[in-house]
Amino acid sequence: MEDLEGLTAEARIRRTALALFAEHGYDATTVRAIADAAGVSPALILHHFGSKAGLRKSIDAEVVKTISSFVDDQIPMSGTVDEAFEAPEAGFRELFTNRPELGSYIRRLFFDGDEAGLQILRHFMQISRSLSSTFEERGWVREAPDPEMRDLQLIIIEMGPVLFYPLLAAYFEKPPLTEDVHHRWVASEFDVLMHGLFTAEAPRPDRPEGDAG
Amino acid sequence: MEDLEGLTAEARIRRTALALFAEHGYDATTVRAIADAAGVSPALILHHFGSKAGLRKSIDAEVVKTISSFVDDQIPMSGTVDEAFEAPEAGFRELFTNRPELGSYIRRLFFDGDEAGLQILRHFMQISRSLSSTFEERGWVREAPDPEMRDLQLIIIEMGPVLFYPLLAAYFEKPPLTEDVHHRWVASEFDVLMHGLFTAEAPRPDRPEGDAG
DNA sequence: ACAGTCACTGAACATGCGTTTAGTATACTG
DNA sequence: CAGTATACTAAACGCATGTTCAGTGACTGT
Repeated sequence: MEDLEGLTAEARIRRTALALFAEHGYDATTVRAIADAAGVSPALILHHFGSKAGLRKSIDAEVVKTISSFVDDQIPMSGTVDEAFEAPEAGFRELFTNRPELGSYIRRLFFDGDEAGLQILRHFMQISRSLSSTFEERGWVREAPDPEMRDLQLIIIEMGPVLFYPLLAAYFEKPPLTEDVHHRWVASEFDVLMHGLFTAEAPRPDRPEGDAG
Repeated sequence: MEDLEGLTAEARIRRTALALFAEHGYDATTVRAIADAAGVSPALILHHFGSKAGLRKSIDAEVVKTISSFVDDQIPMSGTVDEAFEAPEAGFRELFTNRPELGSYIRRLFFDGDEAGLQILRHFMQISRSLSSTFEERGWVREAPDPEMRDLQLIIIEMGPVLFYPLLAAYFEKPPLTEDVHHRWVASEFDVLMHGLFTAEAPRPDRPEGDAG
């Protein structure tokens, strides 16, 4: 699988399980498969983690911690334009390119909405809120009628290539984090964020504050 | 489960399996569970569909057909503003409110990117392309530098409450297709689509056509 | 009336699952 | 040096799974 030498058995189990859960999902990954790939016996996994569910819980926590501290390090919350826009974007792509298991794992956490996924989303929302208000103060972004919703939708679009990785890979016939596809993604996103979608001529009756159908 | 009287056994199996696959996923749904809920023996399911995989294939096809023809009926492709913007939106919400299994099923298809999900996405893209170019001709929307990407991202955002149903339900502590949450979603979306995110003061160096980091 | 198809079932089969148990070797602790 | 905790394994247990098999009853065309 990769460089598993020189690690303790527990670390090897952890690393292997993360990769297999990410690739095939929790249900489809058997304790025996993890044990084989990690070069240990199935019983050792239960010795260290109590149960398969315990292993998952432990790895969920590890992923939440990893991704949260990465985001904290990555988003500078101050400074120049490059730091504000480009660095985090490039950092994200780099992280998920170097460690694709992390992307797949988070995709699954977001998908079924359980506790760990919710924690990550809340952390992202926190960061996003800070960024948004910083930029609003600088006059770089418009103030939102519903800042929470706007941030939420920005996060979802920004993470699109991660959250819809298999679908987009099938659609484009290449991984969506490939440089050219990802560049198209970001460019298109920013085109709309810069100029909007609709023209002034677009008749859009009382939508922004009226009631929905 | 619901009104299963008066249906043939095969139809009952189909309906029950769709609901259970949608709720728990394919792997976590056993043939015996479907049989129990449909009031038949496990063997009958295999008699009609050959295997569990055959049942899935059959239901995948049914869902693709259902959702595609619904979209075809729903999107008018002509006419007034209401028809163009509001009717499809309300129709979508109505469909997924009345038949939540459909939403969950599509969510899973999109998530793991297999054939059926890809077919639905392609159909959506086709419709979206038609709509976009119609509106561009009328001068209601700006021409896109990358129309395919823009349509793709619009679809993802538009379907957000369906595609991230469990996560958003946990985040908001109520289902995202609840009228008020869904209204906030749409209103926020259209706010950005109308006016963009960034102001003219935002320094955004050569992003739209330059190269990405 | 008879042969044949069709919808349908109960019981079993083989397999793979998470987990338990009993045990071994190694290393620390008094 | 005895004693105990720790890392680890082989083997088995009990159970749930998808699937098969042999058979039953009802309808259908001749």
